[in-house]
Formats: sequence, C-alpha cells, structure tokens
Amino acid sequence: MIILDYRDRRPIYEQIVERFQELMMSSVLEKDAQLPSVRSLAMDLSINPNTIQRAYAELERKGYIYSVKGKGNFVADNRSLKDSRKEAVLKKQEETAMEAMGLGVEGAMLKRVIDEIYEKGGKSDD
Amino acid sequence: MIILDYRDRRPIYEQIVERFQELMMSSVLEKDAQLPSVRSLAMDLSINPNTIQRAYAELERKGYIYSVKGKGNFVADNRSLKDSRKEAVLKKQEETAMEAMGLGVEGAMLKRVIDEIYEKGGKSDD
DNA sequence: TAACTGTATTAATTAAATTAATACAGTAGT
DNA sequence: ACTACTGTATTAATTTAATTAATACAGTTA
Repeated sequence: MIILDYRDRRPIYEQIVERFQELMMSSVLEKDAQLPSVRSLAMDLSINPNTIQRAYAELERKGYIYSVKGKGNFVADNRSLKDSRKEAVLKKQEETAMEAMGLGVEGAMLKRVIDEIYEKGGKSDD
Repeated sequence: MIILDYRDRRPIYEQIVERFQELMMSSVLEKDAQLPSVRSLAMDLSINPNTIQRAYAELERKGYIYSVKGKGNFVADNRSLKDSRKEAVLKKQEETAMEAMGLGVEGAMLKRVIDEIYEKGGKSDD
C-alpha cells in the first residue's frame, strides 16, 4: 500500500502522508476505513513507529483521518476535503497553462492532452 | 530579482536555482546575459557566497548557464532546455487532468481555465 | 490478565544545509 | 605590476531537521 523512496529528498513521514492522501482522495480508502496500526505499519516499512505516529498526527491535523484511542486511526468524512482538492486542482491547471503559454505551447495542445486522458478514463464531457 | 522564503522547507540554494530557471525559461534572462557575481548576490541576499556557488554549480550542471573564470556566469543557449520544459509541462498537464478526473471535475472545466489564461495573455488559438 | 490499539515525552543519532575562513586562478583597467 | 574584480575548490564548524530509541501511560477487546 505504501512504498518509500529513500532517494526522495522529502522526509519519510511526508511521503506517507501524501500517499494516504492520494488513496483517500481517489476513494481507494473510503470513509471510516481503518488504517494500519502505528506499530504494524512501522514494522512493514522497517522504520520507527514514531515516524508513523508523526505522519498520522499530520493527517489528523489536516482533517484526513480521526483517531480513537485503543481502537485505531480511521478515514474521516472527506467530502469537504475533496472539494478543497478540486479547487487546488483548478489552481494547478492555471499554473500549468501560465507556464505553457510562456513557453509558446498552444492552448489547443493542452486541451488535446485533456481529451486523451478523459477518453481513456471512459468519460466524455464534450 | 531573487526573493528568499525562509519558511519554505526547501534549501536556499534550491530556491535560487528554481528562480533563475523561471527567469530563463520565461526569457526574462536571455542567452549570454550575465548573472550577478557569486559574492555580490550573496551580499544582496545576506547569505554565504558558498550557497550561491552551489546554486550556480547546479545551474551549470543542468545546462542552464556557463561560467567563464575571471569573467562571470552567463545564461546558456537554452533552446533545447525550453523544448524539454515544454515536454515537462505536457506531462504536468496529464497529471493535472488525471487527478481532476479522479475527483469528478469535468474536462470542460479545465478547458475553461485554459481559455481564461490564454485570453488574458493576449493570445488566441481557437 | 494479555495483547492489542493510540499518545506523549525525552534523549541520542544521523544527515543535510549553511556558514566560515581560506586559498588559488583568470580578467580587466590603470 | 598592482588593484579589484571575477570563478572555483577545500576543509571545518555550526545549525537544523528528520529519524531512531526507549519508555511510559491510557483505552479496547477477548
């Protein structure tokens, strides 16, 4: 479920946070699903439990999970988080378009990429 | 020309590298333009010259600049680098579209963002 | 009670970025 | 030749953050 990249210059706990966010935002992990326990995931990844603890604390701080002492960590209601994510994606789209324009890439080219992705995904919107 | 963000968790030298890359990819700095000297930029930013040295070494390694001992550092011929950047931007566009699709954002919405950016930029492509 | 779960805390270790202090070498102008 | 710039290289010290280690305490479940 989680794969660490030690060449990545970002800290381990951050990689873990991001990976779980992806799994939750893409609905692979759904509301109230239980995350691996701090100690078991630490064993799996061969790292210190404190590092998992830190990652989970971060996920909770951001509202992605909630924890119940003695029971475990669980995926939070993430509908509002998905909405935030949508906004962030649109901002990312703006940045991409800005840079593309600066490089002389035509807008039509970007649109073509979008069409390819959405066709593959089985969706059609226009 | 360069502004450092000390809250940014990325190292200073990396911020400097990225900022110069932006300036060169957007043609604000053109081929053979001279960069500030190692020592003067270090003074301006109130940091150690070694840090600038490292940033410039990185820029040279990546092919963005060339250095002439005794004279200074200069913007390299960056036509091929701009081509690489175009490819990277298209890849970024793919990722954005993938995530957007996963979140249920319609492709038409992404295209609308693109149109807005390109209109503002004075360009028209379709 | 045993075996899980999460949380908190403090200290030690590790790794990387940054600074500091030099030294050496090429260029340009006087 | 001298001065004042430029880049490059090197070594050590400092600083900061991530990670590990070792515990302790608390709630859950059977």
